[in-house]
Amino acid sequence: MDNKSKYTTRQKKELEEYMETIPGVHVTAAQVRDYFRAQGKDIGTATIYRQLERMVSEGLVSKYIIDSKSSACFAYIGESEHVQDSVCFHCKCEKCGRLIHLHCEELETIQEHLMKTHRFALDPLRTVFYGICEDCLTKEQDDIE
Amino acid sequence: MDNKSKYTTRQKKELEEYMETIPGVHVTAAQVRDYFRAQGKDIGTATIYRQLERMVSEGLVSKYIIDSKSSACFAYIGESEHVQDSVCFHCKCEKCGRLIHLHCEELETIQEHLMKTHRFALDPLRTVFYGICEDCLTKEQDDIE
DNA sequence: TTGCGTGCAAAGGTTTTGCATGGCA
DNA sequence: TGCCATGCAAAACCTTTGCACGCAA
Repeated sequence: MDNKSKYTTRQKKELEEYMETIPGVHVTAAQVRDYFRAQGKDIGTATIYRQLERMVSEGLVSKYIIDSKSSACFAYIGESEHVQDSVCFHCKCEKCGRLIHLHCEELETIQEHLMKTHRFALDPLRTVFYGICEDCLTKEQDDIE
Repeated sequence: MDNKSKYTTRQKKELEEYMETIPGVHVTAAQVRDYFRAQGKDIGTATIYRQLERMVSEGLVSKYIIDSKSSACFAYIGESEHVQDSVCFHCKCEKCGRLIHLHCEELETIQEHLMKTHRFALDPLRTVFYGICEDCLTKEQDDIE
């Protein structure tokens, strides 16, 4: 897909509006399709994939791949984060699935480091840090104790 | 699969021996299959998946899922490398799809920072940095000029 | 001999693609 | 009207699974 949206179609509008209502929530393409199906507003699977992928490339949505058995997840992250001086990094908890947004200057130095030392232009909108969040770390400790 | 290996078969032995010879190198199941095929020592695809998955569960091998378009990668990490001092980070080029491995101390400080400041336990095995690699950056510049 | 591991082929599932049609500008 | 977006169905893939057979112990 060419990643440029020239026309405003019913499907594009409804998909964007839906994603905006659930910021930070991760959904699969199938879940999105079923959501609209339940409302009697069917949107073709191919269109859902194409539109979500477009939103990913525009930085409105993040894409997560948890494992090869399950399907990819998408989550709305919003336009406020397009601003250059406030890059947003995303952390995804592997335990509870929570999506954490970080505005952190120190993390921005990673970008510089990767660029200067490794000649790699990091794309923060696409990059997701996987790991375990604070709450789940605490729970793990409780389990051990 | 039950993840317990009771018998030592030709396939299991050859697979383990091969993976041990390429520590840190990422290979797909298909690449492994082709490697053995080229040697005239065919191993069935199912067996390769089953054995690799067993090694993953035993901690001998790591599994990486880069994106939903390409297949999963496996890399031998061995028993000695559970040690912290040789963490491997991954960069994936969004243009050419190349996967770059980085052993970088400065990147390891990210882990510490995320842990100390944000209480997030980064999992370097799962995290992939997306962006544009050196070669593709150069090509982009050429295109503009 | 026992029963685990293998290989084949088929299934299962997600995501992509070709092409005719529909709909926005 | 011109052309992009959609939807359908098929294709393309990767990975898993069922089952009979082979082989290690």
